[in-house]
Amino acid sequence: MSDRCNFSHWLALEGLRATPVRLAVLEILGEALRALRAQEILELIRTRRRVNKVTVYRILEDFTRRGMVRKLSLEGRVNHFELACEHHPPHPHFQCQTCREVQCLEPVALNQMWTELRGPVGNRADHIDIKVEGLCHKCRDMA
Amino acid sequence: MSDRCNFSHWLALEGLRATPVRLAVLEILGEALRALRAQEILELIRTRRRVNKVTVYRILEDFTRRGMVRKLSLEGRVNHFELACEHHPPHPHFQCQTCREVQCLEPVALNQMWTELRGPVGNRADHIDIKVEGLCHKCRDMA
DNA sequence: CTCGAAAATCAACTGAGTTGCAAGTATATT
DNA sequence: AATATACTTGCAACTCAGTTGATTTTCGAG
Repeated sequence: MSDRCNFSHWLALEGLRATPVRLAVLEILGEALRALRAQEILELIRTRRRVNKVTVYRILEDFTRRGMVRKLSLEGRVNHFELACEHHPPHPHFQCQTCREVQCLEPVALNQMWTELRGPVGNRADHIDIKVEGLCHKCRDMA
Repeated sequence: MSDRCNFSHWLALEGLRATPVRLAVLEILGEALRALRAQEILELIRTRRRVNKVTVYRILEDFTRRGMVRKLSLEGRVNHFELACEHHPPHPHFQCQTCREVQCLEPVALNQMWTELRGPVGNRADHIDIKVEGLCHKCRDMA
């Protein structure tokens, strides 16, 4: 997953150049154990190289449009991102209401809910997003 | 639901004064068939009376903390709100990726998913939020 | 080499939501 | 009623993640 060659190949398949910033974004997301905020990604790339935030935002937006990463709309107008590859299938998330950190939960069987959730006839359902809110064990210990 | 007396009583129970702006927020949310953006609520109140946006934001934040309304974190950093009373139990939502409008879906049996979704031991799960993204019938017809 | 497209940069902007403080209004106390 | 107190609203300035447009740099094909 953190294999640079895979990412280069992936980018080639998308018709994108394997630039250092694109590779860094994919590597960082591939090594992350949780969904990352755009700013976290930016800061992590900046430990390696000088980069403008606009570049990272534009790359994340492009990857999202292509379905290479998933953008999570969580509490507090800060987007989180995670890699969307066969190793990271769609799954529910947990967000702590105190520290705002995001954890990945195990994928649950969504198929049986799918038809039930389809909603008003005529709507086309593309994606299902499940979020659990609460208090993580770290913040629970503090309180 | 759009009964002013109910809302006054509800506010009294919360130890809040039944001011015109608070009542207007509750009435508007009570009559809405879908979750509303803060700005929509603001504009609807302004058809009745002069009000500062800060007042509405503060009331919505206060109501959310008290559990009187639910704040939905959807796509784009704009919050949506809906009334949280016995007539509007928690339920999944559908959001159109094109027009961004939000529809309410039927509540599904969440209890069997609850334990499965609880996630890492030690986390306290307070709330589950299910969102379906796709294309609503209106936008589908246009395309 | 060099030309055109893709990629990155810069600075300035956007806009939903927030903050601090002043002014107004209701409720309680004397 | 008069005063004190707490609650509510308004105003203006601010925050900050994210965006836009124009310009410069880099890369790869011919």
